[in-house]
Amino acid sequence: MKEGPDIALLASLIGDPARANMLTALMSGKALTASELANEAGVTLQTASSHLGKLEKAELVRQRKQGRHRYFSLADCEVGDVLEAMMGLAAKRGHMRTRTGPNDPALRKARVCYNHLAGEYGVQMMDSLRERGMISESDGALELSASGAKFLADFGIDIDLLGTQRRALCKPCLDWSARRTHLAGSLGTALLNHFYGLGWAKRHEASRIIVFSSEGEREFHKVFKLVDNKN
Amino acid sequence: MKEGPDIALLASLIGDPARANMLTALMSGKALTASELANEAGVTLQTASSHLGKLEKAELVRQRKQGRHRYFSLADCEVGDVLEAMMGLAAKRGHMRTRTGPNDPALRKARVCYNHLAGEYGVQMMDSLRERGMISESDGALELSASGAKFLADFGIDIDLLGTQRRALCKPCLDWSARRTHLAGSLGTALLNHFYGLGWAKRHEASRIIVFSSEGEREFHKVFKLVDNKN
DNA sequence: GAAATACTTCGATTAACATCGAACCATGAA
DNA sequence: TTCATGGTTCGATGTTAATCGAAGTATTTC
Repeated sequence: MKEGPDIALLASLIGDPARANMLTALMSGKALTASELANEAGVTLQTASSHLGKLEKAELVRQRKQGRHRYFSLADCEVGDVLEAMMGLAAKRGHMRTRTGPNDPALRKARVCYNHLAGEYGVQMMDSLRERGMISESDGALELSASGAKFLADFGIDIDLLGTQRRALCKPCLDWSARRTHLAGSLGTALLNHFYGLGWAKRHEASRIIVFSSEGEREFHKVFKLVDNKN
Repeated sequence: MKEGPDIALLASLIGDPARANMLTALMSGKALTASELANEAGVTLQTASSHLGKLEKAELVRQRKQGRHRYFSLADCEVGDVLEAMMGLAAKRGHMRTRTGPNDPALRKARVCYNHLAGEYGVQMMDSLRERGMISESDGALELSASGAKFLADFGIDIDLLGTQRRALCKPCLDWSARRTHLAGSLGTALLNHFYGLGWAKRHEASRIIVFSSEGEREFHKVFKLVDNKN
């Protein structure tokens, strides 16, 4: 075994194309079977199995058996955060294969970041909540104010239920397209799911893109409007 | 050439032990020569040169000729941020070689994050400035208040000079040891350099550790005290 | 000028590892 | 039970890329 710092082991794990494809596929937040991931990465099932074994041993992904299927997902949010950060850097360093497919603008607009909303819409939502004093940042951690809790409850989020979970309610997550933070944590997840439930948005099947209906867009901008500025 | 997503190219670049060692060495913020980096990574000069060529082509490091030396440094802060994030994840996933050397606690206490102060001391400084209304966060960006500018000018920082630079004055940077933000940007750099100048702290030669003198510690806590709480 | 230092380029070697075929386990269906 | 599907393990193969010796370029010193 080659000797190197911890970071090299982690990076080399992500550095294999097949594994990188699997991980980016899992960034959609969906749990996928080994076969699906093999297909996604363009390798055979045997190869995929080997890769998944390594990823699991390193605790980057988690496995959940269900019947004769094995569903894989990212181990936790932090893995997603790091992947998101790396994607941001990779995107800026254009040379490394400029992937400016047609999906790129859509990705910038709204996408799923593991399990919450990211992209312009994600940033706008965060800004709106912050401008109106619903979320504040006190010594590096986000906090939901009383008025924020009321607002979100009226909107249809069961705040009390979220409070009982082990996960942090509000967490900042850095956006790679806009260099700004958006809302993660259990509240971020709940909000995105609520958008689905309201029919405002749908998750695009084969990518991380989130597609807003035209009505969904209107409503979203109404609820999460920006008070003081541009846009 | 193997086909893969951008992130794989980036990760595989960091994934090689020799390159990872070089990059972590550069996280000290110092500009190092090719020979020094070769030594740091434990490879010959030829090998190092090859690696540095790749890192430079990918814009992860930058080169600056000076006489017959070539000084290498990280290309920009974002590279440092991503490396810092990856180190955080790697550290949590203990299995990947638990490096809990004697330097680990010291690293948590105070270290250089590319060019500014990180660790507990970095977080405390940020908290102190924020609590006292000297730095505020408005829609994701940090802003220095008038009182903050005055305070820092009294402390000995030439704020006006910093304002003329192209770099952002204040930037948040996420800390891997404490999961909190500390102060980056040109002000962050200036503050750290001022600490050196005052004799409060010294950069440990062979690592990213920052060593505070006992007097430096006292003074630091006096200037950047926390108003409302623990510690 | 010559000699030394700092680094790069070239070429050959070698070691690591991704890949897939084949055989093997587990679960569910008939 | 038998068959089919989903997944893992094993072994052999092939490709990639890290490595270093040797030779080449640039810059400073004497």
